[in-house]
Amino acid sequence: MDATASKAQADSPALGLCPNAKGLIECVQCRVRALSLCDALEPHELHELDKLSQTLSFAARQTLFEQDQPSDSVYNLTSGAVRLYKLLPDGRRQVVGFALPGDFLGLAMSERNVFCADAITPTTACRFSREAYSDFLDAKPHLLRRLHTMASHELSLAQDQMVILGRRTAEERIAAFLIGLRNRWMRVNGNHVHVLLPMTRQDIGDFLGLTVETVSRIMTRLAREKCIVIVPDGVRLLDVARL
Amino acid sequence: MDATASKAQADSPALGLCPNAKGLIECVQCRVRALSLCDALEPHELHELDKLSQTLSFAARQTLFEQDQPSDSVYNLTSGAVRLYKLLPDGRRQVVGFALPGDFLGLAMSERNVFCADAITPTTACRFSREAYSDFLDAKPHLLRRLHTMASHELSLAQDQMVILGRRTAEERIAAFLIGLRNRWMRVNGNHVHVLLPMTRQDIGDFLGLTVETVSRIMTRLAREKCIVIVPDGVRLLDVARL
DNA sequence: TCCTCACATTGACGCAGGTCAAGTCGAGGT
DNA sequence: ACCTCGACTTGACCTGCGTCAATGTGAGGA
Repeated sequence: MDATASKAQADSPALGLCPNAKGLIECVQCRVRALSLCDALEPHELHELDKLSQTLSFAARQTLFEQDQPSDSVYNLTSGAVRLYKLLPDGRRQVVGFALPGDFLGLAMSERNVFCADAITPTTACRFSREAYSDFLDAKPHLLRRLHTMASHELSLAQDQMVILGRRTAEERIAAFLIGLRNRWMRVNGNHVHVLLPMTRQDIGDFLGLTVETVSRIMTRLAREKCIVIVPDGVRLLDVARL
Repeated sequence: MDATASKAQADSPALGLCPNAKGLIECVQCRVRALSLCDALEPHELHELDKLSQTLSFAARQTLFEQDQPSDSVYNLTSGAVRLYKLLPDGRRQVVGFALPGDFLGLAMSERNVFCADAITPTTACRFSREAYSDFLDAKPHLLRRLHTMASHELSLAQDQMVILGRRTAEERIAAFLIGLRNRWMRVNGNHVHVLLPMTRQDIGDFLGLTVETVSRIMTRLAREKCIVIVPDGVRLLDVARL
């Protein structure tokens, strides 16, 4: 984790919900709780969790953690967006996912990080010591159960992504990506037309196994065919059925 | 699950370990236990598990379960090999993995199956009612912890597969596949040169996002370049470093 | 023994998407 | 206002892999 990460203040991030800065708001009032792991907890358990957590802010491009490094923390995103990726020795990159508010980073509770994570936009997150969180899990089997459910859901998403990468054309990949992202944003901000794209075209390409040029060309084509409209920092979906 | 699955007898499957037929061998003596989820249990817990389990045999090509159908069972493979795949509406297929002895099918403990599973070779498996297994998990948090660890490991493998599908050439995919499979067989049968390939070229292609023809061509090329030797039902690895 | 059928291999050809190159656009900095 | 730099777009060309088609091979069945 980057040492320059600072305590969250009342700043307003460009994306996602307002920060749930500790000291300002407690877990009980957390705006992303309903979307997150913590939803498995009772009010009195949330108070225990409060004591373990620390709210951090990350600037755009700041690193949360790096691949292969020992993992001392787990995070719950409260606002912003984070990209998760693996690097190959030769510099090629595969983005394995994007984390949005409510997402939990550290599902595996493993000793070392299996991917890199860095903020795409200004981001706030609840940080927990991995050790403390692990002990908390041991004391709350229903939380572990929920963690496992979330990990299984991630596994299922990863398998869907395998289908996309292995068996779909460039246009199908972009379409599936936009709709998938729309559905995720919908849970966060309720908007089902305007899809925010905080990540670069390069990030999208590295997620979908395409080049920047192909991503750009296909998006232009979808816009020409009136399936989408490209707007600043995102797209507006016109014809979801055709996608 | 296919209703014609029969109780395991002392038949000898072509691949993997001997069947751990219930009535003949108990969990305590199970030959794949060290590789499997059950390794998290104490002897007295294994006896409880014995009562919940039922050993089944499947013929080659027989279905264990189908995508989107309600999931009433979970399985622990004791011998053989199983392919796991998703079907697209238009008939395209993506193999999401191959299960070998010791592998657990049903990590997600979810209501419905998210993929199809059918036996590649004659296969034996311990079957548990999903409901009974779920209750057993609730009573054994350390087993749930282990289940979660295994699911996280699967997630990590799925992300590695995303890297392979998104960012590697056909030759790199085949090489990665052969080495990955060798490492898995090694845990089962200790052999680190002869890699069994019970699945068809089509299955391999559908796993790696390639066509049968490409798989065949690349394998022939690797053989011509003396990296591998193609033998009946598998390959022999000659030059692991170059792969 | 021969037939059948599924799986595997090999070759010829085409195209989706990668590569390379040349802009355009907009946010920040001076 | 101007410069810089990174993100994005667009065009021209190329290639790795898919497609289509022919043939080889071996296990099982009559």
